[in-house]
Amino acid sequence: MESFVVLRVKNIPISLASRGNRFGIEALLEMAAIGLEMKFDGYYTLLNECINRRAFREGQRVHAHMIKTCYLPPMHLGTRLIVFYNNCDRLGDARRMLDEIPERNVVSWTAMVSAYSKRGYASEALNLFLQMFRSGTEPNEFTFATLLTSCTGTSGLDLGRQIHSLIIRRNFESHIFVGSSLLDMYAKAGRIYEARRVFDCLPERDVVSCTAIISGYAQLGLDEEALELFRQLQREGMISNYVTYASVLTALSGLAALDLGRQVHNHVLRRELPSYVVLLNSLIDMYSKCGNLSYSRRIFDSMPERTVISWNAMLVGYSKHGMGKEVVKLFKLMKEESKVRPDSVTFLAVLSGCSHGGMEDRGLEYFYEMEKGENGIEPELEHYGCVVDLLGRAGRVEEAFEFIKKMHFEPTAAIWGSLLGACRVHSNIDIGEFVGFRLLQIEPENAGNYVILSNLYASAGRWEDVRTVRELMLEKAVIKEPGRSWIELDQILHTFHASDRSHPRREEVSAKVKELSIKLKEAGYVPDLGCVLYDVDEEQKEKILLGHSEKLALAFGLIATAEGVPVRVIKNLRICVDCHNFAKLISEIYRREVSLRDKNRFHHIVGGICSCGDYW
DNA sequence: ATAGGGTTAG
Repeated sequence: MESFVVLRVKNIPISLASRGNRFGIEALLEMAAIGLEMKFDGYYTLLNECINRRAFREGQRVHAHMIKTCYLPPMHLGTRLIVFYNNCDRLGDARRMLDEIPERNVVSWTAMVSAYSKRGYASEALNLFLQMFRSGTEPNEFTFATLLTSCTGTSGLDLGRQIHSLIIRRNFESHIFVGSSLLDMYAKAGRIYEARRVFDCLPERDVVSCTAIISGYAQLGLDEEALELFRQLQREGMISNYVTYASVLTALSGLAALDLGRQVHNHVLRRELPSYVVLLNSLIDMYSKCGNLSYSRRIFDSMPERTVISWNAMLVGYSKHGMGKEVVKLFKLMKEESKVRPDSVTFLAVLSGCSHGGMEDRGLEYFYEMEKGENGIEPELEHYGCVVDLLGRAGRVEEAFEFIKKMHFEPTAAIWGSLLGACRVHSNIDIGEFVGFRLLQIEPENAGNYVILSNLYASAGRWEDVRTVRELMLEKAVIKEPGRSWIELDQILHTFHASDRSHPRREEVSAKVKELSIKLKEAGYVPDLGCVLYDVDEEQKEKILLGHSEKLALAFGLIATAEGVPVRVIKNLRICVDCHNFAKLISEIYRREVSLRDKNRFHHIVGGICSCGDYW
């Protein structure tokens, strides 16, 4: 019976199999089982089917049949076997194929290099490339495109440059796949100018190369540049796809540009794209970082499938908004109802969510769970940092200090900094002094550390020490990132710096700040001069405080929006204590809801009360 | 037969 089918129309099962027809595949497997000659066509079709369906056992049967019948796969087939084993996560078997096939060429080598790259084995990919190169096989554009994706990490840039010069010598620099990979390599190494140069030199562009350069800017936090380039390329006719949207949404999250984010979302809706998880994840993040959590949740709830990143993005959202209860609720749901397992980012979000949301004990429970290994995730340095934060916020400063001493990590500046912050809020001079000096040793260039330590001394009336700290700061600290605040009005971002005069309505804004300060003083506002570490008289200090960028942005928001409309200000650094007080009073006296996003979290201020509980 | 860009955290 079987042989009848096979002998009469040998090609029919093959063509059926290649269309994914069950009968065809069964028939081919049957042919193999009864020992009929398969040769190239049959094996090839079967293997492709197994690759498409990720059918590991069936593919293994096909391979076993080749071995049994002493069939030596020619190059094309050998390469398919490499791809097959790679797709089934069997890198060792894939490599054995490369070593065993009688002949290798650039395609089979490249398939294996690609296998290593895709699975994250960068050094294996590079070594194999070298082996291939030394054996005299000329790499082609496929080889270079895939190889460059393995040039990451510390020595990635050096290797990438060497490969780049090889690419130039072989004249592949203008190849669009090679070029995109090349510019992405530079961007990921932080060399955005070199990335841009490669991009600008490409003789043609497509959506991938455009997306690569846009996301290059976005990933480095150069959000305005990413946005500007996105707009320019769109004007020039780029047809975005879901990856492009996800990348530009990252930039808009950074800028907290809600109107622009909505516009991109509308584009996405009008395009009627299928629900790409990656795109929906970035929409969740965009809405949450723009302060619109209910939109995030709506998208999250509507998703047909979710990845761990979807859950994390949502948890981070609640966390940054200080909604501890929601964090705990969603985390429970994740553990109970989702097939997605929490990862180390999940725990960072949950721990910092408990801390920001005033649920310290719950957070500590989660941490102890981690320590016991109940979740299969080892606590890392950042998780320990969250615990220091948790204890500090709860006023358990001594405990936090002991906790740091017991860690089997060398405490970082961030961890000491978190404890110092706790010492300031809870006025613990003894530990604060120790921690402060420790911190100044590790991170003498960070001006913020001096400010907190000096605040601490000031709160204890130790003015001599305040002066010492100030002198130390002037001697050693460098201002790395100038403070900057902005506000979005009708899709335009208005940015203010502490001491520039670039905004067209700067005079008007300064006048408004002065007016505000007078009004607020009547209501009890006392400028917190301890926030200024320059050695100037009090009047000057007050002037400096009133020049802080977040006050300018806030004042501008009050001028430019209608009464009663909430004001949304974004700051690139942590908000200072004085500006926080200022904003609280504004919300009370002017009956304006103020939403202030700083480097770490949201401050939702209503009627003089901030969602951060004055700890941040 | 082999190829490039993407989402959370820091």
